[in-house]
Amino acid sequence: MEANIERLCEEKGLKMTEQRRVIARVLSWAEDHPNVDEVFLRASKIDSHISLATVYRTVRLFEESGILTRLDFGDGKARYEDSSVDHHDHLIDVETGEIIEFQNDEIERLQREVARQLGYELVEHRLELYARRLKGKG
Amino acid sequence: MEANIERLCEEKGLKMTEQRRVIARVLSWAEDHPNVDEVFLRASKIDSHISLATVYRTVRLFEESGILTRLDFGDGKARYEDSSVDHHDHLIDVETGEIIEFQNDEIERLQREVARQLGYELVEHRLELYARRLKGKG
DNA sequence: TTAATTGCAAAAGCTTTGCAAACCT
DNA sequence: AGGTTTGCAAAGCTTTTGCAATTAA
Repeated sequence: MEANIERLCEEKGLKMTEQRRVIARVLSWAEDHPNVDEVFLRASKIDSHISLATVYRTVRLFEESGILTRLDFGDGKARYEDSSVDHHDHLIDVETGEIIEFQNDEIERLQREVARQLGYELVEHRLELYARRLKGKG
Repeated sequence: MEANIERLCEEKGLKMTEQRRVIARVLSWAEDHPNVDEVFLRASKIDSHISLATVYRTVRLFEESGILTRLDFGDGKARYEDSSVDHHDHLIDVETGEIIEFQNDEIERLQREVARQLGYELVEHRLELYARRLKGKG
């Protein structure tokens, strides 16, 4: 269940500085979808010699290397998650901000079909459900 | 097919300045999904006494009044469209940036079902398909 | 050794805001 | 008349970048 981003970086031949190792570890351990500030905070606790600029440069590098996926939930801050996990979409609790991952093959299939009907081949998609917890289920 | 945002504003009791009228008209006429800069440009051609700050304030006001819907395609710029049109999602051509609207009831139904299964009631959703034009169809 | 990476601070890009002047109703 | 809205310029926020110093390979 735990990604090994450090190893992925080495496999891709990235030069591994101490900063990159720390950031990679922080991201491997993350079970949520941290934004850059949060990654910086967590990394700083491990090694205080890491700058915010380096975090920005590193997550961009990891994203361009296909190691991370950038998410955008419309709050103006980019969030990141490990690319290697099985594909899923996100449900965002509009009251608490909690993020739940889900997967639905039928929706995926319909998306490809919609694209094809419009004369397109699906490259990527983004599906976010903004929802409110049902009463009587809390 | 043409929204009448000016009338909607009046119905909601918004004070109608000349600037707001011009911006409302620009948005009513738009057949695409302009960002704030584009709205400002189009409005300036009609009345050069409109400032960018006013456009920002106005689209926010219209959004809060339920007249406009804010879109975010991940390019760092907010885009707007008339809220009153029937619900639809967006397919973005990854090569040209062209935006195609589509609607699929079955996907909508499955979204509500997914949310309910997770113990949630769907409030809103965002579905974007990023796709590439199929060869032989151009 | 040497090209790549870092930290710092400055800057870029989108958006918001303080304030005096101008404006609807 | 009186509260609202506007324009301007300045500031806020996230993200990027120039450059000298540092570091991995």
